Amino acid sequence: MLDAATAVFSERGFHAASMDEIAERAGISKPMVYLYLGSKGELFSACIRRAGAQLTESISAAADPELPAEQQLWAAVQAFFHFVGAHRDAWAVMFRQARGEGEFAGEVAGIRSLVIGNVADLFARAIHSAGAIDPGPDELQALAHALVGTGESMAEWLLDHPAEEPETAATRLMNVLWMGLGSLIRGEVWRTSTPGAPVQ
Amino acid sequence: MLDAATAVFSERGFHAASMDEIAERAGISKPMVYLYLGSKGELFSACIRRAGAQLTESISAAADPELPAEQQLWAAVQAFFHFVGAHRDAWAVMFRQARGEGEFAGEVAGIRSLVIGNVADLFARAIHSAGAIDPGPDELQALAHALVGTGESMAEWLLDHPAEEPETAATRLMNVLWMGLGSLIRGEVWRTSTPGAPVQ
Amino acid sequence: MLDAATAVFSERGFHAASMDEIAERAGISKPMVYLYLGSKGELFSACIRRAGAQLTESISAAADPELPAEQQLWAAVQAFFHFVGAHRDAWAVMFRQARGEGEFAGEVAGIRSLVIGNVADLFARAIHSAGAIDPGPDELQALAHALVGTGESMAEWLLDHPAEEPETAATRLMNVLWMGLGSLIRGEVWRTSTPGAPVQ
Amino acid sequence: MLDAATAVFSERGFHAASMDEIAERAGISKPMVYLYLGSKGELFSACIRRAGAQLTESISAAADPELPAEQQLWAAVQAFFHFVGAHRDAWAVMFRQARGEGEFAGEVAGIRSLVIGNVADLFARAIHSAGAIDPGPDELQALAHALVGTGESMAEWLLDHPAEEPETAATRLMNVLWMGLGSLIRGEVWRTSTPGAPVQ
DNA sequence: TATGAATGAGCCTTCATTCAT
DNA sequence: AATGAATGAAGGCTCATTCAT
Repeated sequence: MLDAATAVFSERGFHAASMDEIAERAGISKPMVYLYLGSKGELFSACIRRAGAQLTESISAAADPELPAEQQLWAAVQAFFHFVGAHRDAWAVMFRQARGEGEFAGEVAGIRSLVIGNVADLFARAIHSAGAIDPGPDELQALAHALVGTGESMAEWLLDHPAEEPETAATRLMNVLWMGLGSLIRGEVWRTSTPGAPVQ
Repeated sequence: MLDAATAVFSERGFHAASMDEIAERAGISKPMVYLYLGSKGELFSACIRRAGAQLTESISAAADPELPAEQQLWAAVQAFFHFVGAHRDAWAVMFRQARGEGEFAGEVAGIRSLVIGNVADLFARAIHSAGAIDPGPDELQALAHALVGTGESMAEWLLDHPAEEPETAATRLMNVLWMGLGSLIRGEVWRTSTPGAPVQ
Repeated sequence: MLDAATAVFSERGFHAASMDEIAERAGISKPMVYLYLGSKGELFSACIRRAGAQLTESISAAADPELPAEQQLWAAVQAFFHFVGAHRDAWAVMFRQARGEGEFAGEVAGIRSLVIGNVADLFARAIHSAGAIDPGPDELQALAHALVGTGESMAEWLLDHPAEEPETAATRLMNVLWMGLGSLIRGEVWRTSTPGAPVQ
Repeated sequence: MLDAATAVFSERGFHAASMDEIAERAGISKPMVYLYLGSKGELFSACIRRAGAQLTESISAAADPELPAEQQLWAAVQAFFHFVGAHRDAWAVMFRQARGEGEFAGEVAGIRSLVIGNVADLFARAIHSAGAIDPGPDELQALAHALVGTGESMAEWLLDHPAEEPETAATRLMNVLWMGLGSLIRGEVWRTSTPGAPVQ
């Protein structure tokens, strides 16, 4: 049932989606939808929460805590784009539809905070193992926010280019963010095997 | 009147916004709204187009074509965040509300393409003046897309932190994107005066 | 101004006609319409009354009281169809639009009664000069009613066949009503010169 | 439900009738009306079509094809006036309200054509069995049109005189049309038993 | 358990009508 | 004398939500 709801919400948005269509696409009757989920808002909320759980679990499952931080980041980024590619509807509900609905923006914000927090942790560990100066938690949060934001933006691009591989988007994200546009312009490219090392 | 409409649309979204509230907030009667703008859809579209025009003009006005590409980029990024800070409603309508409404997503996509195209040009010129290898137009588009996407994401962060200065967001964006996270982790920071130069 | 109103009312009907369109087609501004006529209802009523006056005057003017009753009838019928052909809008307002509007049906009924009364008088005189038995006023009214009704029906037919001459309709009406279908079936036809005389 | 709609439409006309009133008079809620009939236009159309079907069936059922044409005509005329007397609302919707509404006039015209066609057939057979000269199809159509038009006009008269018997109207119609006004003036009257025979 | 049937409430839109100029 | 600008009121239509079965 959540699948049907997610599909309809992603296509039409929260307000434009009708409970009739959701029930019909779920193959059950409308009173059943209300029996199980209570109301349209709760249904939408359930879709968001399920999508969020799936997303965070996908990412968590991908990153082996034993690996170096940068490797974990790379794995997480890959997992993220794979999730988006595999659950386009869920992604669209979360980041295209729920954002504009004030009542539900908070739920998405929560999920986002979780992911950002994890990313910030990875950054902290990367900085630590690089022996670099700790930029402070606010700065870390901002960096993580930037990475996640760029990821979201590239996820949208992925949705609009169904022919592209999630891998492509993942590589691009690492290139852009890890290397920086300045480095890229200078011809330096990020590589899986030797991340961070200038090439050519 | 567009101000009132933009305010209501940004708070409620397209569907949840009622023409009654828009008219009331504009201080006029509903038939006037229809007389001047035609319909709810046209009103929404007008809000989007005005916001887009304001945004693109702000950015264009900021970048002096005589300056080096990187300086232009910096100016454009600053202008962008100033715009977002100064026109929170307009920004929210464009990027929070219009994106989920299939019927209007195209208008926003058009504006976005414009901005991305301009950014891609700046990149091309930066690469050219750096004497670096031309990455090809597709790659350029993707880079520009990433920068714009990150900018949007940080704009959202700015909206949620009204106390922050647009300048802060602009600096952060340049840091993250131009320097790259890898460089940042190594303690290198982007500076206005000597952009791209490693700083210990 | 009444011309414009009549045109719009005939095309759209009373409710569907908008004062905006009437004013525009009249080439004046809406407040002027209200200044001169007071309200939509009064405007409609004025159209009806003017049309009724034109119709009754056309018919009255056609029938020379000196002529024999049947000749007067023939002249009146001709005048009627000429009026319908020449003032299609006015006719349509009276008999297509005003009839359904309970509030104005009475006005049309009044005009109709006038015409029917005149026709009944002609019948009475025709019967008198034929030396036939007087059928009583109720019967006379009913006969006149039938003639007028048939005329209206043929007027509608005339409106739907703009290529036909009013003369054709007039001849047909006399044939049908004066001779009777039974006589027509037997091959008897009404002729202008020798009305009422069996032919062939 | 169609009964309620027919009643309201007949009183107020298409535009002035409100779905609220129809629903209220039908004893159901407005959404039900929309569920079953779709829209105001479809509802109106359904009323027209049902009325038309009832009318044509009433007439068809009355005329025994074995009888002589004139007897069939007499039966059909009787059936017609009985229908009008028994379904005043339905009649009013068809011939008072629908005619002025351009969008629906076609539906009524179709029903009318059907009836006129049937009447024309009866005429043709009457002429054939009378051994008279065939007047050609155009002329037949015009004659049938006249009879139907007169019938409609007398139906209106019947509506305005609820005390009258449908039988009275039927007899009058046959008198007027079959005998002709000329014959009536000469004192000849149409009789059920010996139709067409002059009576002094 | 499951649903067909039903509705209260609300929204977009339009129109007859009137001021202020 | 004439009008551009403005509005109160109402109508068609839809939808989230709930009974009665």
